[in-house]
Amino acid sequence: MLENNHAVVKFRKGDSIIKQGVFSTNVIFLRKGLAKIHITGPYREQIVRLIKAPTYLGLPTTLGNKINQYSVTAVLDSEVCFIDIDVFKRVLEENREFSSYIILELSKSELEAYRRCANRTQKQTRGKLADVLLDFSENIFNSDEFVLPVSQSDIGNWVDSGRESINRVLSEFAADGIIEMTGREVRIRDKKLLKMVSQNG
Amino acid sequence: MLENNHAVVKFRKGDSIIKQGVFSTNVIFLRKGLAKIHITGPYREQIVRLIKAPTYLGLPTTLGNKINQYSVTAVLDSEVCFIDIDVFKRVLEENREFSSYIILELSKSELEAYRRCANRTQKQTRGKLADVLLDFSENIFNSDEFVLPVSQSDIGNWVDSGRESINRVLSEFAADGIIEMTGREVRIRDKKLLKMVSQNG
DNA sequence: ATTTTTTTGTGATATATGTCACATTTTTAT
DNA sequence: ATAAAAATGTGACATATATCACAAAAAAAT
Repeated sequence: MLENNHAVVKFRKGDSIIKQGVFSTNVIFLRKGLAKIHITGPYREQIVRLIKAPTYLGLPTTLGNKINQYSVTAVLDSEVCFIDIDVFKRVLEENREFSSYIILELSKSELEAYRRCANRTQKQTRGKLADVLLDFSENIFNSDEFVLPVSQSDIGNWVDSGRESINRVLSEFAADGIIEMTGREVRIRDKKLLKMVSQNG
Repeated sequence: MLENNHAVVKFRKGDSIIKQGVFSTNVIFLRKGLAKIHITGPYREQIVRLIKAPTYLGLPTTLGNKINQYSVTAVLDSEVCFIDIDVFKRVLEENREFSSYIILELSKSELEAYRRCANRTQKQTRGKLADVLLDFSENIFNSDEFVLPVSQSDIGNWVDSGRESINRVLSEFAADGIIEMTGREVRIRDKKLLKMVSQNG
């Protein structure tokens, strides 16, 4: 049913997929690619998480309130399906397994949000940046070598540090032999040490 | 059905309702009272939110993973229903409205978590404390007069500031005539100003 | 190709807030 | 009632990191 009721759209990196404040009648399924979820804070736009395909986007928004509550922007070239909300809701009602799955996903997101919150508020820049690198390596790219998909400013914004601090710590990591960097290419050289930095300062 | 399959238990303030890391086979419904959700962070225990009745507790935990992923502690005397997970799941499957309701709740939580995150990382102590006071006044107690249900240390921990900073800013607010304080009793005197402080520094 | 915009690299400086220390008060337990 | 523990009030001080200010490099747009 969902197969028959969606349109596939491609987004280039940097393109806006969901815009906060805009009325929406679609659930969005991120089929391929990587995106950032960001929200308008009291002073600046803030990245709250990076999310990789496959996943649904904008569920909280769409199910609760037709106005998008946050923005989503492609960070890498991505492929997205637009699914009409009503169709989606019907499937949700008719398919128990599907609704269980969605409940599970939402539950996980909530837990993740709590954990992220505790991490981001307790650690300082070195630890937070280590987390980000480990996240890229272990969850997003599944490799010790990868190209940073976001700018240093974005990383700073995401983990609540200044762009400059991120830059400095990145150089520090390179100097300490934890990573190797060529432009935005990162190669993790000493994962053990990186994990230590993530845990301790 | 849920009516027939639950046990009501009373908790005194300070009592632990859910303990992180413990195996659990119950969904918990907070019937009356107020509780704090806290999670073990990298360095210390961190309060992630205050949650007031009526609400379900531990959904993300229970539905995803039988091990409690966070702790919940009563902040005021509370009344709680324990509902067997399997019963809960059956109701979830059989009652579409109920499952829609749960999905909606989870969605809201997620959004709230995002917003809180942006707020807490961008504002400084004055603004964050103003938020807390407004939250007590407008969401939790629905009154301009209330008794702080948590210690200053807890507030500090919750909004990611030191206990001492909270104390100082509280005195500052009192000196500025924004609030009046007698022990833990707070009376909001100038809500407009308080909102200004919440928005600006 | 050339220009414009966005990123990145790095130093100097300011500051909000954490941290320590200790006195006092309040609450809880015995 | 009394002792013990937790919470509060305040001063002094240290420090991680934000912020500003430029220069250089890279990427994007024309």
